[in-house]
Amino acid sequence: MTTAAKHAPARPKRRNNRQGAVLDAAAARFRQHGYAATSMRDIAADAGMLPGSLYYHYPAKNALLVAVHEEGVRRIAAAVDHALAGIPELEPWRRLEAALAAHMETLLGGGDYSLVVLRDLPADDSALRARLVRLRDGYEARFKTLCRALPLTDPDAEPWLRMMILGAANWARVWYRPGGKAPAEVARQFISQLKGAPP
Amino acid sequence: MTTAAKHAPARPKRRNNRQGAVLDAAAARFRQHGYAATSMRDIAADAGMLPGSLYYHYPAKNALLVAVHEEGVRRIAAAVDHALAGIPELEPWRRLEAALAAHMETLLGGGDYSLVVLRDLPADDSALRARLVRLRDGYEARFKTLCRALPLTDPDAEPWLRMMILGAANWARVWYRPGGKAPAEVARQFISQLKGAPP
DNA sequence: ATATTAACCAAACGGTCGTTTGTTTAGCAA
DNA sequence: TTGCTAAACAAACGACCGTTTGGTTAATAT
Repeated sequence: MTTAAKHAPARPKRRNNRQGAVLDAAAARFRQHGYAATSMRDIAADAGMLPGSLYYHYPAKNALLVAVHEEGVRRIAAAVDHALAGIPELEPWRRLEAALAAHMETLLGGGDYSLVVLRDLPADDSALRARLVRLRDGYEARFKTLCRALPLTDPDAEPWLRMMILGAANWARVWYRPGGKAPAEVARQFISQLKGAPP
Repeated sequence: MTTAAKHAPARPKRRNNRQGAVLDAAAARFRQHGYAATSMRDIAADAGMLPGSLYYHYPAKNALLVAVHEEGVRRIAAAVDHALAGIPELEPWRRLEAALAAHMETLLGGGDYSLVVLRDLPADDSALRARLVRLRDGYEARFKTLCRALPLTDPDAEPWLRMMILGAANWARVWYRPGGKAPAEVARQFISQLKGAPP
């Protein structure tokens, strides 16, 4: 069930709140069919209400996309932060591997929200587009920090290494099938390819 | 040929043929806005004709998508094959690098067709989807061959290494900007990260 | 008990969608 | 010139789109 547990106003809501169901439905549809191919009627049907009722919770379709993106970034960021906080490990490669494992587990683990972040952004609304890109960049800054800490023989290699890691990880959604290796194992293999091969 | 061919199928077209313009317009729109967000009216306007006229050349919208995919795969495959044929080099890493450079140059070099192949496939038509996946898989088989030829210390690493390379390369379309390093240079850096660093 | 209002329904708005149908124009062969 | 046909136009079809509007229901605060 569901969605962002806001902690700021901390209002437990007076009554039945199906806003979460709406966002869940939107996330599922956006992930599976993409934003443009998803209609408000699809989302409404999945959420068990009529199309017009969606506008009580969200003012427009693209507001739903923003909300899903925000929640998706929030979730994957939380997973990575939690993984990094959970290890006493200080060895840079191990930290990067732990972060990548959390990243890929979140993406490939079946959740809809974070996968929407990887989909193509709407090209017609540049303001919206910029907003979503900023969201994702804020998250990916973590990997910049992690990669900078690596003991590389060539420091100039860091950006390329980082692009490779994130690119390979994000592209995994194209070929990964739930039956295969665990996402964490994939992450381990990816990191292993880049470390050279010290015993 | 002595006898008259009644109606030769391979006719070089008798007259002004704007079918190419239609396909170009479709490729450009599909790349920039995606399949679902592109209307037949958009394509028609770009091609300089009315919406209904498109149906003289292609029977349906998804036929246009298939045609663009086929041409996109054909082009990138031709680029890679040409690059491989053009080098007398037999060293496996160098061959892989040359192939990847051609791959990325085609993708990032501004052509619309091949980039469409990397976009998300329509989820509602599974037959169409399978057809497009088969097309792409046929192309990517080249990299399987190239990676198998690598002198790896651990032969089991080959699939992961291949997934990393193609994933990183394909994801480059998300962050690559025409002003930056040449695609071939990016390819070189990617390969360099994976070779370890034997002098 | 009453007033309030969160949450939804019911029905439509104008616009756009992919596609079809019938008609017209222009280059070639006879 | 006449006939053929490739290649387009012109106009519409029903379906669906995102969104709006006004009314209904039921839980809560007073």
